[in-house]
Amino acid sequence: MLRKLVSQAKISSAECGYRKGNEIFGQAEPADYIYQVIEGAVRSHKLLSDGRRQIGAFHLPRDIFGLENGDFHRFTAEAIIDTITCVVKRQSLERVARADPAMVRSLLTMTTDNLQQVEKHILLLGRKTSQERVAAFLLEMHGRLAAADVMALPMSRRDIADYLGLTLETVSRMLSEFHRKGYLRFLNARQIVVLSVAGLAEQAELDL
Amino acid sequence: MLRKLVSQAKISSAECGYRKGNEIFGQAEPADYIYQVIEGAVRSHKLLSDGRRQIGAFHLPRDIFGLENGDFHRFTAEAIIDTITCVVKRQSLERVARADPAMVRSLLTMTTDNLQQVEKHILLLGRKTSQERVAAFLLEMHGRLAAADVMALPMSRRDIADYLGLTLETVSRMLSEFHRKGYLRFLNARQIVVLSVAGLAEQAELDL
DNA sequence: CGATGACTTGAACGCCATCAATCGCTGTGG
DNA sequence: CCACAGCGATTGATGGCGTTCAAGTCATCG
Repeated sequence: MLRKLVSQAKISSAECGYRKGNEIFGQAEPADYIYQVIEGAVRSHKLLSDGRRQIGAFHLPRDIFGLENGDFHRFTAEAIIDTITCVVKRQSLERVARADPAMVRSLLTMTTDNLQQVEKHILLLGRKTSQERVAAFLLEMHGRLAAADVMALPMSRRDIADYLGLTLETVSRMLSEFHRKGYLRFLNARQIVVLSVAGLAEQAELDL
Repeated sequence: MLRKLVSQAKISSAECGYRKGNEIFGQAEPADYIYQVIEGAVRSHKLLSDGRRQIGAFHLPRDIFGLENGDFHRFTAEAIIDTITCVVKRQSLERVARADPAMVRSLLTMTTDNLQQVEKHILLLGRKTSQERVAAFLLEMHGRLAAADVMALPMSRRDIADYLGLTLETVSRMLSEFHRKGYLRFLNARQIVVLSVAGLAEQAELDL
């Protein structure tokens, strides 16, 4: 969408690559750029002073991130694997937005979509069991990156745990349980085939 | 802010009152109106099919709620106590927004502020202990409704628990603990004086 | 091969939930 | 005015889910 916006308006954009594990921007840094994942995967997280980490979102190809209202980023963003992003200067986007109402509307739409995701996640973190969380995660990823019906997860168990508010051991146990139940097949730890969406959906406890 | 928007643009608004406990709108209902609390208090929540509840936000006087991007509400909103709201037809707001870029920008600002709150809450729900959650809640409410230095909480212990992802018993225990430590004084269960913001802040485990 | 890092699995612990009893306030009726 | 029902809140006892601690497995790479 940013890509579309960028091409239709005259905003200068650049591609920028990041190596696995590298920081793209840090929490509370000035938000001078807006990003779109071209290839790879990114995690956005917050930290507590004692090291506890909460991942707010995973950004996969086509996702936009780093869009802030204030002048500072509210998350730290890191490349999970080698990643290429499209980068746009925030100022130039705002300059165009000042003249083009449709552009602002697009930004509003993206922000609201974002909000909707986050609100769904609040229900998960506040009220769902570990089983339900992991099942919901698998269904989410199944929908977002099931290329040729095999899910190639870019993130580690720890990343998943920090996204779901669990420990990596709990995530691992739940994955094993779903495997035992015949819902999943493992090519390896990160290459997973979902055999039964229905089975997972059953464990996920529907909302909305 | 909505009030300001409404007055400066020519949007018809109306006042609408709700009795304690009554629903203002339901999850998945058409989002035809946008609301601002004039007086009272509102809770927005999601439900799981087995009755588990997660409150996404409390809306106090001057807060806007029910602002959606899609056509349907993502939460159920209920009056916690007798409440008066200002109601605006969504269509008329959108009609104005189509012509007025500043209006869209205001909507974007409100949505992003909302997003920021929710992202902070995700860290709380995913990674904070019960002590930290309750301390954070008290500090939030202290900032939002400390009239004459006594906090008059409109919501029950259960509401607080469902906001913080805990049980009402745990919330009660933590409040008692803060009382024991001398951080709080109780006029009654819902009328609380914060004696030590510093003490609470210490327990709350700072983020951002 | 041996080392390293990611993941899995097992055992024990602890925080918060659950279950249960009691307190305290408010309103209602005898 | 007091008895008492009813609701919300507090407090205590117990239990369970997920964490923590600790091996053990597996894959990749020097």
